[in-house]
Amino acid sequence: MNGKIFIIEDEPSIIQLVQHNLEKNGFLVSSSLNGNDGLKELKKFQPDLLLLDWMLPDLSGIEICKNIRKDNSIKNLPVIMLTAKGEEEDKIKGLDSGVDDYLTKPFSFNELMARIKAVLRRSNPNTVSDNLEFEDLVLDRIEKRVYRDKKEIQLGPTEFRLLEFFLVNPKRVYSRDQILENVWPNNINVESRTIDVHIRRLRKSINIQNKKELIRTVRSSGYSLI
Amino acid sequence: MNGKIFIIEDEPSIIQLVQHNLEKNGFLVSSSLNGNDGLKELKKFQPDLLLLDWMLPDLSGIEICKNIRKDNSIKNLPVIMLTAKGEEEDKIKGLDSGVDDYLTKPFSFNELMARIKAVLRRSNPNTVSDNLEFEDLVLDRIEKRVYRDKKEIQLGPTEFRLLEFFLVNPKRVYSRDQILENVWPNNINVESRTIDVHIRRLRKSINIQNKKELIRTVRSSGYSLI
DNA sequence: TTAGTTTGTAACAAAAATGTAACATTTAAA
DNA sequence: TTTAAATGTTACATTTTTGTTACAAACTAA
Repeated sequence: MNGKIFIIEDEPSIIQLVQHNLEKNGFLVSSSLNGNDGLKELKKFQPDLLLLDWMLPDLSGIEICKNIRKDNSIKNLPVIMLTAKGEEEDKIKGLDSGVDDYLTKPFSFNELMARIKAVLRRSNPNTVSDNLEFEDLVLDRIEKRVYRDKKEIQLGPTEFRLLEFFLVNPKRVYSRDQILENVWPNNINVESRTIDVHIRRLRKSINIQNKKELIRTVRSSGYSLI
Repeated sequence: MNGKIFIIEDEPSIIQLVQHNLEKNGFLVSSSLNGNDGLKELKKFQPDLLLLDWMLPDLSGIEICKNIRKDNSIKNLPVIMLTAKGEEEDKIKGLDSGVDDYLTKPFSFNELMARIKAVLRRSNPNTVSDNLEFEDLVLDRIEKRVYRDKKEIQLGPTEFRLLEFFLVNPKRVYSRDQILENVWPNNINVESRTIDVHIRRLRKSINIQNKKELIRTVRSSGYSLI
């Protein structure tokens, strides 16, 4: 997944949360805390999608939207509007401001992600790919397949999830705790050594002759792709 | 599915959305943002069907329609009219402008597709094929028949729906939950193991000697065609 | 260097997922 | 009604996956 997303939202905690998660998913993210700055930075950033809060300190979401539709350089920018409960949702949705989708706060990140994908898929199909790639490694989330050097590799379920996790931020080093949290089902307790064993299994699976090792061990810290 | 569809609609986001999805479904699509241009390009493009917005900046949908009916070269072109909510739907539909069908915005793409198929089926039966195909497997939705390697195969109702579901996105892996949601009638509760059994029955039915297995098991994830 | 820590590896047993057949119940057809 | 077809469920066999352990190897710091 790749693509640029801009956020205009006056609540810093929401920005932080969303931005962090989007980046984890491979998006490039920038943001503004108010409408006027947002409109300016928007044009510089040239995003593929805009997350827009309905209530802002200066301009309303609708006004920003209208501004965007008038501006030829960003006329077709897809917009997902964030509205707080109680903001008379029906009224808002009724207004034809050219918004592509709406999301009512509070929302889960998964919801948001689903909407983003849907919107991007129709506006800019190339932006959304459910393939994760790194060097000659390709992981297809839809078909649940993994290829190295174009040749398919068979992975067990945990190996698959493990690799998927690493591929989101390939070069980042993850501690065993982080890996556990993200790759294993919640609340399940396994020894930290278990990870080592699965790393070993994954290594065995994705290694092919004459090709360099893809998983790096960072002593006393964890593992990463490399 | 094949055939040419022309769109006259002044909202670029709708055009983009509809066009992309129609193309994904095998149609050839062209469009105009206003009525006058639309009428000209229409004649060049020679579509099998026209999607026509009711409210346009210059001509109204009705006027365009009248123009078309007067023009011998495109006299019988089927038209689906798109109307926004609040445009006094009843009044519009009452007018005998020779429109074949109406659709009120906002509409889902599935709705639109269903209407398009219906209209095309009666105007130009050869344009619409409701066959799903994958490798040597053919599923005919109209006649409810399935063929493998040109020879007909008998499937039970659930087997048929199951196969139909897989054939829409053949290589995609679906979880048991997803299969349940899409293949079984809503709100019906069946054990997840039930799916396995039906998969097994489907496999038995569609397998023929010396041919590779068509259903892939992805352990701990689900099933897909392959 | 040496001792202590960390990691790689293989083996094994336990647990989980899946394939298969059989059976009872429901539904549809004749 | 009678008969056949379709369906959901269960039980059991088989395969795959998983966690853990034990030991070897590699690394680090003094």
